[in-house]
Parts: sequence; structure tokens; C-alpha cells
Amino acid sequence: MADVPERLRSRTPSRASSHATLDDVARVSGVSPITVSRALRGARNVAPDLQARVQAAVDELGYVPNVAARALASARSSHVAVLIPSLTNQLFVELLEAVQDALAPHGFQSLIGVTHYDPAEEEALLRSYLSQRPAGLLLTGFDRSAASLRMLERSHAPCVYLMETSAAPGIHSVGFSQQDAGRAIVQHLLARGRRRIAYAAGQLDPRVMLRLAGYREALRAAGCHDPALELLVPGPTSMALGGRQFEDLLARHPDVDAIFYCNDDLAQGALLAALRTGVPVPERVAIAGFNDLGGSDQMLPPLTTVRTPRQAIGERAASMLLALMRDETVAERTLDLGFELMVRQSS
Amino acid sequence: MADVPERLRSRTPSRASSHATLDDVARVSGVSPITVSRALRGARNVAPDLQARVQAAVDELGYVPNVAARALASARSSHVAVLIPSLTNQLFVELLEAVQDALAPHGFQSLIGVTHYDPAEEEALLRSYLSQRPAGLLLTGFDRSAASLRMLERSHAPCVYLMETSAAPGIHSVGFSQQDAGRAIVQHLLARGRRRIAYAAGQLDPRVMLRLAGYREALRAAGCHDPALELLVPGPTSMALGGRQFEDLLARHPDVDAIFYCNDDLAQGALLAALRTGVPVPERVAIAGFNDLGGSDQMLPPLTTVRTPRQAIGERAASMLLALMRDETVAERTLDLGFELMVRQSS
DNA sequence: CTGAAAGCGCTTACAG
DNA sequence: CTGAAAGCGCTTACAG
Repeated sequence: MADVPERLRSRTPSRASSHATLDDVARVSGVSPITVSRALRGARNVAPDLQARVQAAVDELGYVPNVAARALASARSSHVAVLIPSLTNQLFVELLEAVQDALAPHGFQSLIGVTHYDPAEEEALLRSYLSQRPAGLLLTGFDRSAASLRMLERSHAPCVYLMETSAAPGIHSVGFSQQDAGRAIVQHLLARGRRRIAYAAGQLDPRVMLRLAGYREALRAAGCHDPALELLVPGPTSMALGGRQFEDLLARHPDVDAIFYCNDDLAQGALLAALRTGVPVPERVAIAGFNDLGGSDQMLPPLTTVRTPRQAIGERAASMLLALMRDETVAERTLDLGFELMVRQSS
Repeated sequence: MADVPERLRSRTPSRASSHATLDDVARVSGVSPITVSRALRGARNVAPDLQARVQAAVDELGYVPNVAARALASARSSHVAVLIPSLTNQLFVELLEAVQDALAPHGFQSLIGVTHYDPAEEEALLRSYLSQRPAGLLLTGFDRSAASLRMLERSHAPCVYLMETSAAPGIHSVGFSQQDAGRAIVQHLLARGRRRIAYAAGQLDPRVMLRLAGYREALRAAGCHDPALELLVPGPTSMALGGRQFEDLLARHPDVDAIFYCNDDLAQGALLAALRTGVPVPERVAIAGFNDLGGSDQMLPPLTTVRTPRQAIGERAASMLLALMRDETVAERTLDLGFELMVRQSS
């Protein structure tokens, strides 16, 4: 309390905080509260000298606007809710950083929720975050509970969907075709002469299943699809799991000549398992991953994978949301940012 | 607007949102707004039948409380600001998840800010987050700008510091001794007979420098400290950097017989570089890391490192903050959660 | 360019 | 256990 000016302390009733308010700033600077309010925001139409007096009072009092009051009065918040499945997958960390970097300069805070790939968790987070009346939402993928869908509709908050693309009317999305990417990497393996190509996956979220669909398409077109070579394991991915999947597949299907992993951490684990067990890569079996995460280019041999544009997705989705929050209409509701095959020495 | 009940739509003035309010719930359930308010919160003293009627009205209207109004009226927010240096280091991701898991059940949202190890960025984030009047703060380390310190003091918000420990009066902290941990791993290398032990570091944040201090202590005590073996590189750590540092050190100091890396990602990169260049680990040179991150046990050979208790730090710090936010006094202001040497085959 | 009035949607005391 | 009044700290229209 020591640094509260006398004129404030004397009138402080029990409920008031010890913070200086806009009225205090008005009193000290000798202008009306509305003028202070205007000066504090854009200040399109405040006389320069008043502007200066307000600023001086703000500095003197150490005034910080109360966002709750601002949100209540203006009926608009400065929060954007961002729901992602996981922070353990580096992919989403990079997505998130891009989103925050794009939103922060415009005064928006991100409320980050991690769903752990669970629609029920997502529903709970959505319920909680929606009570903050966020100015906008950024959600991952299209797979959610009916209750979540209802809440979203009811909220009327602008929303952009991340990672996948959709042509559905009224949906704003930024991503790329997971299925095309899965098809492309398998076609690359086929072009290298591989025929017994396995798909090893964990997590089994919708995007992993879309990559599976692409895998199947490519192999069926080439006449060498074998369901026995699909190794789908629920639960989180890790280097350790990738190593176990590698040993499993080679033990059960000695003729496997390539493995496409749904994520780079699995593939990195496979490369280490191959080193450990003395299986030559790519001679005996080619290895391909997905996402091009950190370290994949450092592996032995360097990992062939698909580079996905998560930074660009974060940036562009944030820009799109910014436009929607300004009530602008967005011409291109669906942004397909593509992907890039990173052919290295493991295939 | 289609699903707004008639009785709401008719009285909706221009500034009102389309959301149902507490008054709407009161009208529909036939009780007073205050009773609704009480029923919505803990409801220690609301008759069960009224409670039920309120709940029915809430469901019918799809009522969601407005947190801005609640925050303004009650002068307390449900936000906790959490400032961490990076999300690229898996360490902080795990810390963060533990914090969120501990805070969420108590109704607190985390406002996550990434400082990129930059006091100026931290200051800007602090300024922005403090205007949200957070109920509490979780900050990493003790190294911040004078302006940040002043803002913190002025805010009167309870704060717990993460990762390091401090005996300073009035400071609440949860972590472990970075210096002791650095000393311990070097003592292990000494015990293994190594004498030419290098320290390879990136980022150079205060905790990396504390580990350096521990490294020096151990080596000086053993009479084999050589400043030339300290390789301190500013900027982010990565597997690629670790590999370069490995090759650098061996080229410039062929007699190096052990390298202590300040973080596991560097050490993992070193192990891969060793494989690539045919340097036997640990025979020719021992490798040790720090933090025991994902994949370190999968390396070839598995990495000797220091396991740091980031999950426990997140949990305990959140609990401490929860207590402080309830105005409870905390007996143990400083929690040293220790560390664990993970001796594997790389040393 | 500046201001007085009203209100945003809740909760806090204070009564009963 | 329940409620009428006042107020939290801002901003929105509406005037001048």
C-alpha cells in the first residue's frame, strides 16, 4: 500500500482494488474519463496536449487498464482460444509459436488448450474457454463431439480450423491434404523399386488415418497393397515405439522392404533400432517418416520424410482469424499450403 | 440468431450480446439473480429444489457465465500467467503440462508466454499479462529486467519461481540446484577416470551458467580444470549444433576424453556425429547430457544424463501458487526437488 | 475535439 | 436460506 497516492487511498472503499483506475487518471490529468479512454486506445481524435497530459498521468500512477472492465463494456475480448492435440509433438509447438507471433502484435492473447487427442477433453476445454467469450477460435482438425459442435455454433465466435482442409460451406481452414502427402511418400518408395511397403503408426488420430488412406491408394494403384503390413498402434508415438515397431515388422514380415512411419519420432527410433540390430538402411529396408521434425536430418542415415508447413499454417490461420474478428469476409476460406518431399538417404 | 428465445430477443438492446445472462436464468427459473449466482458457484447455502430449477434454466438457455463480468465484480481473475523461455526445449513443455493439469481442476486458465530467453521479451509479456490482472504468476528463473521487477512488485500478485531455488526472503521457488547437478555429473565422469572433460553449451541462460559453475567446481577440486575446454555458444541448442561441437572439440583438443553437454539435444547430436565419424563412445570419449529428454535412452549408446524433475516442479509450484492465491501462508517457501544421475552406456 | 449519462453482467456486503 | 441495492472499471452511443 505504501506507493498508493494519498488522494486515492482516502477514498478507497473496501471493494476497490489498490490499482489506479481510469477515473484516477482523469482526475490527475484534469480531463474527462472518456477522453482518457480515447487517448488510451487508438486516439484518433484527441488533442495532442491532452494526449500528453493523459500519458503523464498514466506514467505517474503506473496505471494499467483493467481488461475485464474493458471486455465487459465493449463486449469484445482480447483472447483467442487455441486448441491443439499435444505439445509433445514438436509439430504443434511450432504451429503454436507461429500463431502467437502473429496474434500478439494485434493485442490478442492465446488461451492454449491441449486436448490429448481426446474429443471429451476437447469438449471440456471448449466449454471452459467459451466462457471467456474469446474473440476467436483456432481448432485442430474436424473431428469433434456433437456437443462441441453445438457449443461452437451457439458461440458465434469466428473459428479457423488447422492442419486439414475442408470444402464444407462456412468452414474456414488452413492446412494441406494429409491423404495426398501419404500417397506421395509411398509413391516415392514405389518409384525406388520397393514393393513390400509397411505403414507403421501410433496415435491414430484422423490425420494419421488420412495418411493411411493415401498409403492404401498408392499401393492399390500399384497392385501391392497388403493389409498385413499395416501396423496401427493406439497411444502416443515415441522413438521407443518406433524401434519396437521396426523389430516387430522385420520379425513378422522378413520380406518387408520399406516402412512408412506416420511421424518422424517413430522413424528416428526405427533408424536407431536398425543401427542397434545391424539392419542396413536403406539397402535391406527403406525408412520414411512424416513432418520433418528436428533431428531427422541428423540421423544415420538422414531420414527421408515429408516436410509439413506448420509455421505457415499457424501464420496464415492467424491472419485469417484476424480478418474474421474484424468482421471482414475472407475470400479464400480454404488454404491448402501443400507439403514437400524431403528425400534423404534412408530411402 | 435463430436459436435465441423470443423473450430475450424482444428486449435485446443494441449493446447487448446474444448470450443469455444471469438475469435471464433468474427470470426463467423464477428466483433472484443472487440465488442464481450462488447456485452457479459453490452453492453452500442454496435449497436443493432451487438449485435444480436454476440448473434446468441454465441447460435450457445454454447459459455460460461471462468471466469478464465475474472478474470485474469479484476483483479476482481465473488467469494464471506462466512465462517460460522456450517451447522448443521439451523440458518446458513437460513443465507446462504439469502446471496446466494442476491448475485446471481449480478453475484456473494458464496464460502462456514464451520469452525466448530474452528479458526484454519477458518484460513486454509481463506488461501485457499483468493488465489481465492475473490471480497469480509462474516465472522461470530469477534473471529479469529492473522494469519487470518493479511491475511485479507493484502488481501484488502472488508469484512462484520455477527451476531454480532461492533463499531470498519473500521469494517462493520450486526447483533444484543447477550447480549441484552440474557438479554431480562431472564428478561421475571423474570417477570413471576421465581427466580432460569439456563443457559444451548453447543458449547460455542463467541455468546453463550455473551448470558451468558446478562443472568448474568439480574440475578445480580434482585439479584438472582447463578453460580451453569450455565451449560456450550463444543461440538455441539443437542436435545439429551438438554434432558440430563434438567435431570441433575433438579437432581442437584431440586429448579430450569426455564431454558434458548442457542439454540432451546437443548430446544426442554428438552421439550421432560420433557414429558418423567412427569415434567410439565411450571408449575414446565419454558423452553426458542434461535433463534426460525423450529419446536419450534410445541412443546408440544410450546417453548418460541428469534426470530433472520438471513434472514435479510444475505440480508443486502450481500447488504452492494455489495456496498463495487462497491467501494461505506457505511454510516451505523454497522446494528443492533434487535430480537423479542416469548412468547409461555413453560414459 | 470533448463530455454527461447509462449500461455491460456479474458479485459484494448488508439485511431479513 | 433468500433478496434489493450498489458498485466493479470500463465503453457505447448520443450530444454539443
